[in-house]
Amino acid sequence: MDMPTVYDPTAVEKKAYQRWLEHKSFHADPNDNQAAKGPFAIVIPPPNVTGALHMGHALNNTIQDILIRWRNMQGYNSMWMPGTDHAGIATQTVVEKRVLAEEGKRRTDFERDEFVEKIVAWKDEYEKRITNQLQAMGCSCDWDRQRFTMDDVCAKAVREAFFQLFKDGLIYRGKRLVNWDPATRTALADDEVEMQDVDGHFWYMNYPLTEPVDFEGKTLTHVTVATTRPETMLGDTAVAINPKDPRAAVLAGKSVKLPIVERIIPIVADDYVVLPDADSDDAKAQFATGFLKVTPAHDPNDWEIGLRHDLGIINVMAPDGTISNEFGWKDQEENIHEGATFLGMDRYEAREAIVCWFRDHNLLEEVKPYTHTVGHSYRSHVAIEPYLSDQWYVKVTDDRLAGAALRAMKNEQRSNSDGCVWKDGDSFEGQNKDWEGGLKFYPDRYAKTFQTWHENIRDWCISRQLWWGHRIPVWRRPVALETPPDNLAEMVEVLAVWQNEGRVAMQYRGEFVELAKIEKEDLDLTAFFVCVKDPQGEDKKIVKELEHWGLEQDPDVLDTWFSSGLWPLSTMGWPDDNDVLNTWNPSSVLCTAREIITLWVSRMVMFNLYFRDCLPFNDVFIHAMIQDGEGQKMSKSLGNGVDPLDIIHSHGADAMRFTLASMTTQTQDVRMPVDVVCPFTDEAFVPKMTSTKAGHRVMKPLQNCPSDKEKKFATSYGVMSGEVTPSDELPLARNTSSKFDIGRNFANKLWNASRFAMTNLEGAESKDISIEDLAWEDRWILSRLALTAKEVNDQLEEYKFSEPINTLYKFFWNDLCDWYLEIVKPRMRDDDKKHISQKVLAYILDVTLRLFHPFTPFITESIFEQLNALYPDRDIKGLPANAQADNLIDANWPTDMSSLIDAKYDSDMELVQSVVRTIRDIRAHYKVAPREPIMVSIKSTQEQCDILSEQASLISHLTNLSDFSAAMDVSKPDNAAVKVIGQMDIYVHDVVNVEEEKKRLTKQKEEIEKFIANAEKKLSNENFVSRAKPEVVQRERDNLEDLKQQLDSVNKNLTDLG
RNA sequence: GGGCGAUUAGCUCAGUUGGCUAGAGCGCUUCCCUUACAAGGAAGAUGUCGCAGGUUCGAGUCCUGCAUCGCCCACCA
Repeated sequence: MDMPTVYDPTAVEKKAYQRWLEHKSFHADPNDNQAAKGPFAIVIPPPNVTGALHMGHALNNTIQDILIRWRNMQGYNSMWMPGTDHAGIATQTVVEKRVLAEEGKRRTDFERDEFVEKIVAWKDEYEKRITNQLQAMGCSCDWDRQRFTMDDVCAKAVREAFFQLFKDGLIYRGKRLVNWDPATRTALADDEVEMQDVDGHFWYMNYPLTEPVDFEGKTLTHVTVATTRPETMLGDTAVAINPKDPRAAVLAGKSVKLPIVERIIPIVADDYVVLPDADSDDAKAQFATGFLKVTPAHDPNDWEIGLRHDLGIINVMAPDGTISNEFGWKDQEENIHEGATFLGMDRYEAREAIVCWFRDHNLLEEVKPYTHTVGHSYRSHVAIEPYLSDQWYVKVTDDRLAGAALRAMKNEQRSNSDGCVWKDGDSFEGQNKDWEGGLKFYPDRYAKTFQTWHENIRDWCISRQLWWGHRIPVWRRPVALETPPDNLAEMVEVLAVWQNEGRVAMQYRGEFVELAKIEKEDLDLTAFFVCVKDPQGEDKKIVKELEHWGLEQDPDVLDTWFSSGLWPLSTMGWPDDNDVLNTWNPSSVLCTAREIITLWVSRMVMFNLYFRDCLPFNDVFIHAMIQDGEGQKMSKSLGNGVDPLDIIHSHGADAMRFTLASMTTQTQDVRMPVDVVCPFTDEAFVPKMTSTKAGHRVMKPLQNCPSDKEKKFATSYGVMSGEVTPSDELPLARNTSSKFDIGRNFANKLWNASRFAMTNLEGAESKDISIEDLAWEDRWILSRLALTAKEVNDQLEEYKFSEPINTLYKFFWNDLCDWYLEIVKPRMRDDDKKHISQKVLAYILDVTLRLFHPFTPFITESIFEQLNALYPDRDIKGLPANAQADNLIDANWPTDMSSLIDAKYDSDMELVQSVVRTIRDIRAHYKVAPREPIMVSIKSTQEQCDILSEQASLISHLTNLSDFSAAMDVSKPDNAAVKVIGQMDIYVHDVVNVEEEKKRLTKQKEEIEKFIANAEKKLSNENFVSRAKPEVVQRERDNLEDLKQQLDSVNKNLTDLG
């Protein structure tokens, strides 16, 4: 046996992981007929290749690994699909930054392919790093199946999905306002927009009515609009008023003459407009005039209003944010009048100029200061410009997508909200698909997020103006041709053939093409879209032809979530029909954080239902978000992430997993203060207290972070004064947190308890024994173990993680180590009987290791290996048997032990424990050295005395007694200390100090009296007696009776003291 | 603005359908290097359960309001 006294994770972890890889323990075969319980699968939430993983990922993956290992041991054919996500814009951006920093070049200085190569290099680097991190954590992913959202397999699924949706009319091209960064001239994703509070103004501007209107006896000549963005007025195409506004009756349908450009625009009635109300809490109502200028090309809400009222769309800006009439300002043929003055001005220049113009023309009613939040580019930090452009959409509002997702929800988790458009007609009760009502969220509350999202869903814009991602497989003309190509007729005919063959799908002006009906000469190629099914493979020649005809592939790429949404399909080889897909899709559970319920979970559900007519997973477990010490979300962009490798370095992987599991309660946030920044490197000499047989303290090097106790000790020896020279190769500091001490302490305890067992098993002969041979304490610990195993299993079934780890921890530390191992020590020295306690110990250790394995795989695997080597046959006749296994990861989950649970052992043991604790307490109180034997006698009921007498030697051993007796008629020796526990009087002889004893007893007396008063108050309350549950009342009565007896006893003992 | 959550010991957190004389780990106090473990053992101290009301025989737990903090979604009148 080779077990150092201090557990060293580094030595164990690498070896164990290597062993698992060699044994192919992570690999699952879809045709595995050994797995009796059927398939179990998890697809990993693919981490972005933008950077290394942080503690949030560590938590996420620890949870998944626990589930996979547990189910695998239970006999499921379990498979954990690993992989990474290309994370479109985020990755492109980090690479752009790196290239700018390292080479001083911008993306646009490169060809597209050239730059994408640089991103691929980055991706390779981080994919490798992420894989290393996951392996260091112990993740039992099926690495043979590792995928990347842009690899060939996934790309095929993406193209197939796009083609099908396109063909089915669920993808369309439409206009949308994107988040435009005028400085870098790119569109940004919503999450790349930073909200900043800006001190701005409300400008109140008058727009003259084309003809005066009488209202309540007054003649109105103009309306006043309030805006924070006067410069966009050049693109106004309407003024809106709320239909409930009294003025709407006379004004709606009238028109105004827009100043400067003199455009005649209508006044429309729209609910969106806020009614003015000076007393309102709503800032908008306070500032509102009731009239809203409508600029569909420059404001998302105005865009919506424009759609509702069929308004014109006038874009008055160039991509660089200057006023321009070259990008959709189409009314210039009517003369833009004074608008020309502002052409070429920057948007802020134009703002001032236009305000001046209004002031000069007496049309500026008022200016009020106003603070509001404005989106800014996280890259250039300039204000985002909502900019009109053509984009691709998925029509998720279709019932086949969002409606299906809603129907998939577990019925009891779905609330009946009125706003749900899909509830019309048939109710959810009428289930006709087997996946309906199958999707369940843990904890429940997240079902609501999912439901609300789908009930209010808007079509999903899937195109991104990026270089990094899946190219959109659509060919079209970017710019209209001067004259139609002369071979157009030929093209249309050939396309018709391909369409019939199912190789292409076409849309023209938003409609499906019936080629025969198209007037070929009029075909506008810019509105003609050809989607190719497999452009990289089978349909290469089609692409060639299309390009020959002057069509080009859409330069945009797909939103990252499009490929992520296909993850459970693409990783398993969809669209090819295959065993992997048929075995593990639907997968069993998805583990993720709540922030991506809408972005990711929703899309996976919709896609899997649509493409495969089944759920991607049945359960969704939403775990906590890890925050730093200030309560901020841990994220890469904030730079507050802690690398799991740092924790593994300082505490070990099992310790990290242990702590993470114990933090996983139902709460939605957990804080992880980085309260120790460990200044030590691998070469550093950190003192470690340890003891030798000679009783001297020595210091030895330790690679880990010191505990607080060690630091205290080391400081007192002057070692921590910072004279340590850090190594050049290693980082100066590693972030870690004393939160993980509990895990490390646990690992060390498990290591040493096992070491104790091994010491006693080394060279032991394994004889056959049966349950009848077992001692009382053996039955007790087996009962405890059986109960623990049952609870752990039940808790895991409900996706509880802190509860099972705590249950196990308590069993292991409090029952097994604190009591059982101490009890069993003398038996290990008894040559006649030690083979029994050896075998029981081996059995218990075996089961304990199996139960801990999903949580702390490395250390348990290592100990299991040593246990196998020393003592392979651990079966006891009459006890549930567990199959031998070479590796714990492949071993079976403990067989049901419920038959061993017996509350009598527990209650008897509790009695023994209370006696032992009391004796120790008195010993400590009277400062009797632990080595000095003492005498104890106990007066109690016959029943209790019988139990105690049976365990006399055990009690004596645990408290170092020279003599012990328990009987009904024991009287108190004169100089004995006494403690009353329930019906027992415990006398510890020859230690008494009368004054001290009086103090102790008086204190106890006061306590009891307090409780009695409490109980009596309750019981004298008529209402309590009559209304509380009878068993509660009875319990209170029994309790009072006990207390009174105790009080009598205490009083008597006090009197005896004189 | 809409939604979700948190507030319990000095710190980080448990506390399941109301029955609580409110728990754990760390830290703190006292003693102990006893041959598994000082990353340990034995014993001990520590709480107006954010505030204010309400329901109830009974509230840390349920309801209402308030305060503070956090997250998600939406939003440049």
